[in-house]
Amino acid sequence: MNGQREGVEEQERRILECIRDFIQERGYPPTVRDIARELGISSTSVVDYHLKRLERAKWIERDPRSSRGIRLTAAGARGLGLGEIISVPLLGDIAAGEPIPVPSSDFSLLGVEETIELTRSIVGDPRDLYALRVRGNSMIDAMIHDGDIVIMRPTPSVENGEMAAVWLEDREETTLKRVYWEGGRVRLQPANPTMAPIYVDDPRQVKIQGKVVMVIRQVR
Amino acid sequence: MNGQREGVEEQERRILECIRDFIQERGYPPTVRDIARELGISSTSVVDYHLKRLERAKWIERDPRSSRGIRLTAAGARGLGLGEIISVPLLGDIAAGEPIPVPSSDFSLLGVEETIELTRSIVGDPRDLYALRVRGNSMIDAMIHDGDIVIMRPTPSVENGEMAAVWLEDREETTLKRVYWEGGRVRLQPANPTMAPIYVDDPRQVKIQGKVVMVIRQVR
DNA sequence: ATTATAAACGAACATCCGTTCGGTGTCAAA
DNA sequence: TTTGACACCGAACGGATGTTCGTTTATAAT
Repeated sequence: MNGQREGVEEQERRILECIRDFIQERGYPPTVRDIARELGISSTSVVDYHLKRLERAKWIERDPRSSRGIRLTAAGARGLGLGEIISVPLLGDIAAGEPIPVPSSDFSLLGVEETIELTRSIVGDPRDLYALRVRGNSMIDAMIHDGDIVIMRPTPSVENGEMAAVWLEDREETTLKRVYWEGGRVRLQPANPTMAPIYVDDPRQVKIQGKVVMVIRQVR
Repeated sequence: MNGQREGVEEQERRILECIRDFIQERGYPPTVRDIARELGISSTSVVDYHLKRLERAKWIERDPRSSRGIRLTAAGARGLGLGEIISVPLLGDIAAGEPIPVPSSDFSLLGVEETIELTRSIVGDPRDLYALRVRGNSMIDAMIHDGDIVIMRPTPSVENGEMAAVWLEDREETTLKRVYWEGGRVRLQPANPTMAPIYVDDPRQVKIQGKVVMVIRQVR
């Protein structure tokens, strides 16, 4: 039974957060003395006591007699909101007057010079993703700016309402629009609700080149 | 001039890989002695010599007199294909008719229910970031869609041309625009190059609430 | 052959650091 | 009131660790 001190769980949560923050700032875990300093604990054996409890509760693992030998377990990392990185290859540019580069079926990360690093929590299913950088102002109707990065997934076709990179044969133009198959014709709906859609009477003119999964704008 | 030993660059590449592998396996960097053991180098001063060279070449940083005080630089991490996750708290919504939630000065991740996980390589300096979700179509002139996520950094003021969340006192409105201080007046420039700017004659009407660092759109 | 430079090396030192130990204070239960 | 458990504490110890120093080896340039 304890009630002597401020909540022990509170203290131990602070220790976990201290470990996380220290790792984020310094790139390596704290020592027992680092933790004591950060949390205003005057004795290293108090920190050791709590670290032992955190280890028993499986929030951390410790490597004995090893400096900075503290490691967050998978549960500990999740509890602190830490996650998984997905590297998405940046294959090139997307511009109005050209079909986009589409990865070949045996595509892999080998030889890719640049990648965009996202996390699984914002990107979801990581399979087959690739990135294109927008070149020019031609995607404004999709509310996509010159320099934005578009994350794509290859697909031969999209369902009604999904946003795709579309190559229009007759216009020789790539556009990013929500695609609606309406009877025999195709409606290409801009993301900007104040703009009018494009209607294509011959669906064969419409080539779906990939589905848009995400847009990223690094603001300078 | 050297050619005495096996390629020094080869040795230093192995040291970098040793550091990466050690971190992936143990969750913390190796000591000088750990590296020596892994690579069959008999003297800690040889490792120290090479670590100094890697530091000068800016592949790593070292914290002096600190155990395991080795950190891969951004270049070093990229060179090894590693990334670092930054958790950005999602504090709430941004809409035209309200000032945005701004984190208090003693803000921390405590009590934050939702975070957006980004990587350092796309977000840069991770300090003090927070995220807001756009509600409504009022940010279209910034080419920002309902549902987009805006990554912000608190700042009392921005330099010419930087994009900020601006609260306009007289209009009682939040807007995202590039801010230009022109003599006694302020020009608020939309991101959409086809749209006209707003001019505010009284700079006191303009409250900078944060700088826009990034925009993320998860396309449904 | 000599010299200069770079890389490697062993040993030693001082500091860092994990861990232990004996102790204190607090509080609930007996 | 006494006891036991828990949390905190200071001090100390021994091992871990970074760093320095003087030396050796290898090789290219002269």
